[in-house]
Amino acid sequence: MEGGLGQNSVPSSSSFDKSTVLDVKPLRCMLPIFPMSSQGPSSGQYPSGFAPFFPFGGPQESHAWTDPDQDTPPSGVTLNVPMPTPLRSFRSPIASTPPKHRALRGSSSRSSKRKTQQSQESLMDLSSVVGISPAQRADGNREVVNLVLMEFDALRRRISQLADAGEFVSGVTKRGDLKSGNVLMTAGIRTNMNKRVGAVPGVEIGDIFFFRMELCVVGLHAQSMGGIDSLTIKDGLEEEPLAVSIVSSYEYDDHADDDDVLIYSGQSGNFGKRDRVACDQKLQGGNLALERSSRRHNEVRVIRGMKDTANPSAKIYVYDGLYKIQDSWIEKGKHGSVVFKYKLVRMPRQRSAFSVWKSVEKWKTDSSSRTGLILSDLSSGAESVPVPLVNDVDHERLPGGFTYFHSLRYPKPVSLMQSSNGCNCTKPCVPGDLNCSCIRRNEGDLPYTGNGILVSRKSLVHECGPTCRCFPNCKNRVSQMGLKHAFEVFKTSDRGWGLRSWDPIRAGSFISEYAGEVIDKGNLHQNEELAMKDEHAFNTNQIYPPFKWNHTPQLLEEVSSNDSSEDYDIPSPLVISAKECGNVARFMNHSCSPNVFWQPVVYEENNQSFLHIAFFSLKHIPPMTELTYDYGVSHSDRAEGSGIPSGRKKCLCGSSKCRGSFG
DNA sequence: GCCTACTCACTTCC
DNA sequence: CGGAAGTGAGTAGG
Repeated sequence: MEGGLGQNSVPSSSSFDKSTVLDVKPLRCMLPIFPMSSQGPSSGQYPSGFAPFFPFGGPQESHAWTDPDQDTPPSGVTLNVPMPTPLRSFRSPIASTPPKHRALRGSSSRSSKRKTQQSQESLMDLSSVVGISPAQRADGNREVVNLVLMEFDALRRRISQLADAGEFVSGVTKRGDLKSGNVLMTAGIRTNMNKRVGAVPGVEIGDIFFFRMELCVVGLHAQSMGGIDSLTIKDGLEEEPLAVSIVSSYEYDDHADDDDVLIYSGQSGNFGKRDRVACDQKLQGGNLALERSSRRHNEVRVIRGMKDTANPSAKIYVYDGLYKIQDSWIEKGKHGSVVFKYKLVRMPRQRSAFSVWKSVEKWKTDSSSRTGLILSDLSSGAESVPVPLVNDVDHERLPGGFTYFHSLRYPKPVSLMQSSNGCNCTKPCVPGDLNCSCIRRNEGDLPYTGNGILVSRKSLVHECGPTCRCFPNCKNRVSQMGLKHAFEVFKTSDRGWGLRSWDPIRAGSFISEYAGEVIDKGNLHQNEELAMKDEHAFNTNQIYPPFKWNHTPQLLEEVSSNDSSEDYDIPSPLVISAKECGNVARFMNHSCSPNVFWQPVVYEENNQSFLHIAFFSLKHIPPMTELTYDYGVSHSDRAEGSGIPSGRKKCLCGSSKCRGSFG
């Protein structure tokens, strides 16, 4: 803010509408001197048309908050001296490997200013490594948004993995979400830094997020904790704040009966805060911005915080599009203090997002309320969760006959190529325990985070299997624990049957394995030919376009970066036919911009190791979004000229990156 | 440019 | 499972 105007005036009061302010009492917080007068705003709703807000509340009051005894520390001393972090107790009995990983880069230490600066500069270089230009940092698009989110979660997963393994040095084991966000922000791996009113390029209505930092790095909502984000506009000489986005939380009693309406409470007032005395909210900061936005009728982005049913202590954020503030008033909160209320109404002709969640809620309590329901469980109980079959586009009743089976069937006993009998752990396997043969095969890592999220793509993931002695609750059995989401098989408008989920899916989640009969004619060529003819075949020997999913190692100062290849490395080619028998995976369609990828997984059964194909989510997937993976390109058909080579299908994925055909 | 206050986080521990 | 407490990060404003 410029300091040149009116030296004696309080800066933010320059925008006051004085005609309004003169005849009202200020709204105050913790007011020992000016108790709320009886003429002050009363509780209850104001009649519409009456301007309920009183622009007041400037910095002149703020001294009431400051504690004169609170002194700033002498220069040169910082309050944020990193404390040594004790080893987590559950790790201590394990002989852990010496830490091969160093502290995170980024601005975690404030003790050395210059060092931080250098670190920032070198991190800035990295944004080009990741592929973000300065222009893209300012204004994004779908591709950049996806790239930034991918990098965020990859880094967060890796930090989580290191924390699980107890491999961090000083004090950075907690809050991988904040740390990852901080590193990315420092490195310039972010987008839409230009604050704006209205839509954010590259962020689509319905997109879901699992951390507030994700909203920050894509520029949807720049406050890491604050619920109201605003920008300051210049209107002549006046500056005024406008709200650009809000985050609503179910904890805040924000609900309305209509899915397109949101009743939002203003910020501060210690509403619902522990250990604090509730007090009146003031018309400043975010509240003032909302009030200004209500007068100017500008669009406000709404992000709804939802309870994550899979993990009740966590939250999921749903971008629900643009709203306008239709009404605002003052209420008395539970403790008798003043609370600002805003009624936001969703703008018409936007694709549905939050309302989809509400529909799913209904279907979950009563699946017959799902329109177009044909079968309540296509798996006939083979899965622990029912798999509904739905068609609300035409009259086709059933996908072609097949038997539901959840895993692989081998046509004949497999020759004993290599005999092995799994690990001998007498408890759940732990990362870093090189006595565990499974962990050792994974280069000392547990490939999954504690909640079963795949950390990195690997050439091959070694899971513990039925032959392993470790506890069945070992974290290294993710692909064997069955479906974790409420999937539905549905009829698409133009690509036959497809698969989607009623539940939100976070990046790296296990979707399903590719079940079916293993084709083994003893001859690679014959297997390939069968695979070509079989619409429901999965063939590891296709050419799969490479893509990056793992974190950028340079963003972490890892001495020996566990920079494993993202290329597949399969012991021997595998062809699986799901024509006669299979599971939900046989319904996944192809896309050139998929949201699911496959990962070879191997584990031991009956003293032999078997290869399986496991699918994981590539990114966060909102409910009711079709699940797709890249079918790859057949060797025999590659490098053909124009047109669609025989044996391939015209691609209808609609992606901007579409190759035109697949198979 | 540094510092501090403010905030509808998130995890872990009990 | 529910609540409490601790440890946090970006941004605005001084």
